[in-house]
Amino acid sequence: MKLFLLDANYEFSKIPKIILTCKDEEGNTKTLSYEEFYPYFYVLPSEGKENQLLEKIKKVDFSKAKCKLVSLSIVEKKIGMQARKLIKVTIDDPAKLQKARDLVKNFEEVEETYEYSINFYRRFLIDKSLSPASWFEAKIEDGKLISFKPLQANFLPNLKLLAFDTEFVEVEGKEELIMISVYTPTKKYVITSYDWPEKQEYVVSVKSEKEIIRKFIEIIKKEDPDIIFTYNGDNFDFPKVREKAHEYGIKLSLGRNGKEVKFVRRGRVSAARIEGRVHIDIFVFVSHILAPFLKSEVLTLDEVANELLGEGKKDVSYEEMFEIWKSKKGLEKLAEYCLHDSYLTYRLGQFVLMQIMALASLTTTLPFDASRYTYSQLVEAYYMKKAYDDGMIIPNQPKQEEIMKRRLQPAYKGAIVIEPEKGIHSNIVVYDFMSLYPTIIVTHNISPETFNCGHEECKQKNKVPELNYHFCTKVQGFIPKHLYAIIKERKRIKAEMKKLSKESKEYEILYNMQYALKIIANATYGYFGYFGARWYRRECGASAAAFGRHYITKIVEMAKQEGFKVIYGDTDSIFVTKPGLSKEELEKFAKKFEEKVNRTLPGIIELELRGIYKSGIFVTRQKGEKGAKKRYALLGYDGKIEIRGFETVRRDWCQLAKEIQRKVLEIILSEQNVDKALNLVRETIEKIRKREVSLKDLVIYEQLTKPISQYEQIGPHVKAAQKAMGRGIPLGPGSIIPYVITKGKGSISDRAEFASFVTLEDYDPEYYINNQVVPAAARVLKALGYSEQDILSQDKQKGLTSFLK
DNA sequence: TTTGGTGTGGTCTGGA
DNA sequence: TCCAGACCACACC
Repeated sequence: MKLFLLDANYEFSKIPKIILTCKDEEGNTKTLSYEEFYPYFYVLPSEGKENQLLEKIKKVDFSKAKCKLVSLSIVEKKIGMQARKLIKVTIDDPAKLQKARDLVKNFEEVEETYEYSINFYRRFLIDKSLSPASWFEAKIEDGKLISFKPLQANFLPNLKLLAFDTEFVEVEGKEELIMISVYTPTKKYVITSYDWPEKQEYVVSVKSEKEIIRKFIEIIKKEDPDIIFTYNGDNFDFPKVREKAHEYGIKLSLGRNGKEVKFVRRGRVSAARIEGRVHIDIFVFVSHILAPFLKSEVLTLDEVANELLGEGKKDVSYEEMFEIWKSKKGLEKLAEYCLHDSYLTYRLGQFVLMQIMALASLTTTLPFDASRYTYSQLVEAYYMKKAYDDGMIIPNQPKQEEIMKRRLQPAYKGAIVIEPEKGIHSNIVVYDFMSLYPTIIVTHNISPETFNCGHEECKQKNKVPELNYHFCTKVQGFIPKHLYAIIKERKRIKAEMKKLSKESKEYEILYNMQYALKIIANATYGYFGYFGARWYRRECGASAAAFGRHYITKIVEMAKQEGFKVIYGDTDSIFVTKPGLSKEELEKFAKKFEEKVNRTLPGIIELELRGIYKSGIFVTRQKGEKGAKKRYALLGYDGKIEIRGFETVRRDWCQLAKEIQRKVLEIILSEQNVDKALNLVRETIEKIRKREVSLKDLVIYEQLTKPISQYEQIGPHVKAAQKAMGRGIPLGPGSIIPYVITKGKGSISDRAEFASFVTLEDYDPEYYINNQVVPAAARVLKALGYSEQDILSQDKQKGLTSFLK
């Protein structure tokens, strides 16, 4: 029977039992169990002490750890490059693995213990090569999985998806659950504790809060979804609803087996797990994985849905909601709004589901886990599985003390950024290395165990530039081996994609597969230097960076030799010009240079011609006359402008200043009309003075990165947050604080107010002119020789205008 | 618990 | 009151 693995778990009564939730090809749910698998850990004996230690462990009273010893064996495994004999200790109860390990770890013959903190179901998936979110051919007897083998298949089974959302309102100092909306493609519900005649057909009116929860449980059971999407369900909807349920003595039994929602602690945060179904909290996935690619200022459902789906929330504020509920007038609007949230959550769920499935399948983790992992966890999960397959011991996670030590290490030297030639340039050729760090790691065999291998030969053949390090050339390293596999697989998939229509389902699946591969490949370099990493080795990160500097420097030299003028470069890219050539000539010339360079680059390192731009602007730094790095704008031949680093792309500048700066850049690059730009800025200044601007364009967003008490310096956003908290708004580390600078006395911080408490009358025009709009515009105009004064002074402007005309 | 280093710029703070 | 340096956030790659 062909099955698709969705979720896994285990039970323990006398023996451990793995429970697998699967879907078959018809979309039926199959719950299987597997019984011949036991938890274990490894003990590394000091050299030659294997048998001595084995005898000692035999005599250990494992009942002290409330478990039984199942078996002991001596196995050979690789630790780094070395083959070592280890004792495999197998016990019966997965929950007691750490306790059992504690009973033996302090024996004098023990050098180290390994693999004692791996989730039991993860252990099972890894050891049996059973990948979640993938198909396998299964032999089943009596609901028990007897044997199976993985299948290659690029499609998803028919999954029942559902999203829900809750609404709470504070009544007399107590939070009241007033609505739960549920969205599926075929059925919509809004459950609420009030009845009114004009209600929509999807509104289910019940008598009380308690009944809302009852009805909700009933609906989930009836709809029987495979996947439940929420937006912030881990930290809001599920904990809140469960708390309410418990108040009324109801169990929040949403699991397929009737089990209650469980909260799995993972460090500081917890995740809501529903057995037999996959709860995906989209907010967690977005904030961990998608956020770096989003422009959204805040990761609210509204903003994220807007950016990813082009569809925003219905505009109902909390105050409005409160009013409607209190007065019971306009409840249809409230119901519609609530349902719309579920709808958006559902749509976002559709959007991210394939990505999550691809990541889960690639890293052999459950969709539940993969959707909550950070970059480092995904990378680590991928290599953990590969380590098992290679007969390697999985390195331990660093202990608290080790983490502290690692964090205190000073930063190593990173990439080169070339100081730009300020001003406007035309016909700019941009080259960049394709996945520079991953290809360096593979080409130079950079891995923790190949580091400084000791072979004289490798010291010569594979020395790291500038550093007294080298990497082995005789044995392929663990990380390079699997990183290379990722790069090759991604290339293969991309080639495959070209044969397909972009609208096809298969294309979408392949797209998500290559995206998952890209995530793992790109995060591997940073992972080497991450303090929490199992495969931690700063020298590997430092070496990859050193090779990177070496190659970019080499390309710069070659470009100069070729007659190019190098105007900018950052890490893996160079921007060059060659005056006096037509566009066509330049294209040809640029292409030839790319080919020439690639003939000299070793291994899989490759330079790519990213494109030729019509023009581009580089500005000066605020202090001094130097060209500013990481801030530029390019105008393509298609008329599109790419803006990097400028205030326009930063969230800690108000929308108005950003918009004006963008327009100034556009005018300067596309029309070369300084005059028009100056006028635009001046008109805007007038509007600010006359309060003819929208308040939301004046809001500045900044994140609280730590508890308020830990701030040494109280900046505007901290002050605004303090004041807002005084008014009962819950804020903490991670919160993004929207604030407006108001007029009055004191420092800027003193005058920063939480945005929702500010009206149009309150804002300080002078601040927005002098500290927002003018500096943002001047940043661009200064590169052309205009100062803030030129912008502000009317007289000079007039003269200038007539002169230019 | 947060993949890494490089870089810009605003605001605060405390000493001259 | 002025200013340098520290702190802080956010961008680039």
